[in-house]
Amino acid sequence: MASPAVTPTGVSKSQRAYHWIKERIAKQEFTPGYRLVLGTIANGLDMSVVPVREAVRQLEAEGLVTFERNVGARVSMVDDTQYRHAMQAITVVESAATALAARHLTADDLRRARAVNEVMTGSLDRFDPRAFSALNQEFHHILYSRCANPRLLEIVDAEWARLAPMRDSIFAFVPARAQESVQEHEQLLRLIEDGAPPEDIEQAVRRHRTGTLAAYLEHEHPGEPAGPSSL
Amino acid sequence: MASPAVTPTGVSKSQRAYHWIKERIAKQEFTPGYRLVLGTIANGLDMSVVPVREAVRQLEAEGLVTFERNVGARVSMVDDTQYRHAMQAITVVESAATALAARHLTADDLRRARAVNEVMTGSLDRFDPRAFSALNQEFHHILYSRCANPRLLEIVDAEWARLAPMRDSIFAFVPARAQESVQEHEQLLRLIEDGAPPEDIEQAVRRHRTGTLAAYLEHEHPGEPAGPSSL
DNA sequence: ATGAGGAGGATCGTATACAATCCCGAAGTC
DNA sequence: GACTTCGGGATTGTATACGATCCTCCTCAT
Repeated sequence: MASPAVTPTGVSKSQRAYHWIKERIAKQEFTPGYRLVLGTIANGLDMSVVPVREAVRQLEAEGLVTFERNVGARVSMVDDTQYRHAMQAITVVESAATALAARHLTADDLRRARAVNEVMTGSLDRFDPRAFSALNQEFHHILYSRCANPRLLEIVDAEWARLAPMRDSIFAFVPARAQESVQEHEQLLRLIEDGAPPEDIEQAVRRHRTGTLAAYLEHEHPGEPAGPSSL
Repeated sequence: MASPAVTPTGVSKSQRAYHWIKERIAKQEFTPGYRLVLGTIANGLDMSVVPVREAVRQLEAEGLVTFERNVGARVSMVDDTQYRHAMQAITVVESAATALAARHLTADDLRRARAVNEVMTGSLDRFDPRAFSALNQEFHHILYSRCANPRLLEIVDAEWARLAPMRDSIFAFVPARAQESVQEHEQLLRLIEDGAPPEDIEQAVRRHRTGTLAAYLEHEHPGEPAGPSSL
């Protein structure tokens, strides 16, 4: 078995195509509405269109791209309404995951989370919304990723992937929210360190996320009542 | 355009294959572990293997089938652990959806839900686990389906689809839980009718589902402590 | 009897080929 | 000038073909 073989070893071409496209979307090189032409992608990846089609179908099932018969695939657009709904879903699931993860967090996890939050605090002066959003994401990820229920993690991660196009711009819309955010993060860390009951932790995360969402909505639709979406 | 065309009109073949397979899985004609042979399915549906492959890939992305390179696809197995995790995820999301749906429920919705629950109550004598589980599903579906957040609904429905193989057998394992279940349903209806706050409704649904899950777990692993999964 | 090895068949993975469909612009008509 | 009609090109949808891989079972040596 000395022959490493030219390429067929390892992953299938459809998998390569799948990850390649997904990464481009995540990195926002393919922005919403971007047209995914099978032939072009196939050429770029040096394969036929068949594996690319499969990859696109998988991405469609995940909601990252939308497909229209006889027309083709494009990177999914996320409008205001979808964004709101997805954020609400994330809030529900991530809060639960964080609550379940709390007692599995190590001292080092908490240290890292606090370090991230301190970087965020320090960056409030020269405020860079993209960087801040990324750190925010990292902070929360540390806190929920120890959740023993992989299914919840998958749901949260999948949902964030769908929102990748907008993810970085939340705090660009409502920079004022950043200040509150880091404070709430610190409170959350204290809560976890004190071994607060899961219900309290879940509540805290929910309020935190809901607060950010409310700030965003207030910016998008000024004057409208918050509505009964509060849970 | 008077020509109805032989078949090419309407949906694509991959869509046909997708729905065909999905329906079989839902109806449990394809049980977990069932081998999905592309060529065979393609023959049965009178098409080539290419659309079938795409369909399978989509189903894989939804978690309904598992795929192994160069080996093929089979209907996903759900072991105990996965079942527990999925049920917990459902509990979290469905409870939130039910709470959000509560104030949108019409008098007719409540009437229908109560009717279903009364059929369930009446069926407690000649207990048929499958029928009972189906009614249980219907009852809860009525209560959460008015949720204004379609994303939450999609998550719940997708999760239930994944559990289709086991769904019908829950109450077969723990028939004793059926009695409690219908009582809790009635309490839940009262809560909604009284316009209870969303938090209370969410809590009630959570406890209800958690109770059923706990009963199941107690049956599967007698004597083990419930664990900190309570939320 | 038992385990290593290999031949054969079944099935998957991908390329290529071609028909079906759609999109867009140009020509024609009122 | 605005609306309809009709190509032509681009792109998708599916079929067919064939090499690659895996699984089964059979053979054979120990």
